[in-house]
Amino acid sequence: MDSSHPHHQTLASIQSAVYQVVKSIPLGQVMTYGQVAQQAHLASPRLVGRALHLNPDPAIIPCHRVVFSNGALSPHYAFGGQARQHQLLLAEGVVFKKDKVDLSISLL
DNA sequence: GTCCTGACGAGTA
DNA sequence: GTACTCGCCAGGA
Repeated sequence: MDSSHPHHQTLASIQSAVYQVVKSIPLGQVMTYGQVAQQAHLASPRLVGRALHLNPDPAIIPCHRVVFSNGALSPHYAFGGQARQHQLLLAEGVVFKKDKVDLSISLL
């Protein structure tokens, strides 16, 4: 096969890998987009964002537990917006400093 | 084929 | 601390 050419992953396979990782994040904890990308074997964290935007069921796949590398929340959370994501995390006991998650406490 | 767009991250000034 | 690049890579126009 053409091993010199990088694998072209389908969006479906990316979604599958990302959702599997995100479902493993415990309640009350968070992972960064970069961490999810690494565990899902994706080269770019942006693919994680793409997959999460297409989350078929946020009740099963807790995409609100994925945050920026500095603890900030994406302004593009697709199921109620940034404020909704903040609310969900607070309800789980995630600690915030200012408007960012305190990663020294809640980062998986 | 090219160009632009994203739920990002690391580096630099 | 902020602002600005650049790299990343699948999709869509």
